[in-house]
Amino acid sequence: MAEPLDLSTEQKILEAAKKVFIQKGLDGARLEEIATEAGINKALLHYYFRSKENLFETIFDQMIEKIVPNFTAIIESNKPIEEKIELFVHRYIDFVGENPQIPVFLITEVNRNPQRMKDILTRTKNFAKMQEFAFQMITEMQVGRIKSFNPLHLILHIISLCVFPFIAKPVIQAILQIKDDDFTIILLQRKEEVSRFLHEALRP
Amino acid sequence: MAEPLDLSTEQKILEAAKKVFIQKGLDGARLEEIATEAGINKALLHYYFRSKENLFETIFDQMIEKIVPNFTAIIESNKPIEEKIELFVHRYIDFVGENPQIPVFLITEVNRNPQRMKDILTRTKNFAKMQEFAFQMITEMQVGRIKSFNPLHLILHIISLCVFPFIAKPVIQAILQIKDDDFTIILLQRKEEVSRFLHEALRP
DNA sequence: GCCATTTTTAACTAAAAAGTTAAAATTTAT
DNA sequence: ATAAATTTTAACTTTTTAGTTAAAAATGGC
Repeated sequence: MAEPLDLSTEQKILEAAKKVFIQKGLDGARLEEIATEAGINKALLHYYFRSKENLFETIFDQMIEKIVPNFTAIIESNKPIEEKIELFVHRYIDFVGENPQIPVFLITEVNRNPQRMKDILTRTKNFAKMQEFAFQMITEMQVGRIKSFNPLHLILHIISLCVFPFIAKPVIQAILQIKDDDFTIILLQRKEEVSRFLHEALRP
Repeated sequence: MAEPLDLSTEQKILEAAKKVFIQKGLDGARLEEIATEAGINKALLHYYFRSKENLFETIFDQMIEKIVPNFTAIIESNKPIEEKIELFVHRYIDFVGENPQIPVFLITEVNRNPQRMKDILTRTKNFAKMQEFAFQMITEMQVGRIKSFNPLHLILHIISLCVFPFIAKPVIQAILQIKDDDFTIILLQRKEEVSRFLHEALRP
């Protein structure tokens, strides 16, 4: 009798599925392609995961659980707000730079089915504690350490500056007629550019 | 003999197709659904447009041609850079607020097929003249009217701040547990919030 | 009323994809 | 070695969808 099966095959399937789902989306992905990408066949895919939907949910859940800690770790640390923001910017742009397709994927699929995201967050009970972050902002604004802004909007500003250029890469490239290599260089500069821009905006 | 056919039917189909393509994407959209949405049947769809791809391209092209003028009009006007930026922010957030699904749609489909975007821009020869905008930025930075930044990154900052929260709406809502109505209010505030934030960052 | 055009009806075909299965072959642990 | 687990092979069924068609019906201008 077996219980653990072979983890490495399951892993190969998950890697392949992730790649194909990210590239093609839930609707565009083909089980054949996932199987080929994993170096196996459709029958074995069925042996491990029973359906496309099942496979997709596994991938989606894993992705969410990989992202959330990026937020919480920094927010919960004991540092002044400007340092937290800079840390956040650096870590977040690093993460997005290493996984540039994840945000597009998430936004596309969550737009298509918002319930899925809500379900996962309720299931894992793994919320980013943004309220604490906002409270700290308000406190430091009142003391005059940073300029006063609506904290919720400030959070939106920060995330926007970090993520958007990665998401809109092909659109921006087409409009501005920038080649692949040049755009990669620009994206690498963003950590410093965004940090400095936020610093200037926040100086009291 | 006929030439003009009935414009209103063609229009009904285009409206329906736009709605369904935006909601479901190219892969997820069903011709049946588009026909039903337009209040007609599949055969008539085939009578007007010959294929799904053909219909999609028509929609896509129209969308691009609706967006581009938003950029060019402001950029080509004769105003100091800070005013242009404020105008841009206002008009752009207005546009995205009225058409909140267009950016997600574009980003999704262009990511899936970057060539399409390039083709259309070459075909329509309707480029946004961002270079002029960047040159004006540099000039005013040197004169000391606004703080110095890398102009390309500044453009990315501006677009990011305007568009991202609309694109990521369902993701952000799920993470921050904000209800639909509350988030709509937040988005309405962004015109002023982004304007002020940019003003603070740019003050010399 | 007649004609051209538009629209519906009601099929159908062809293709693609998901899901399923049984049996054989292979691998692995004991 | 052998028994259990994994993997392949090679089908097959079912479902879904795009694309097509022909004929009838409805519409609208002249």
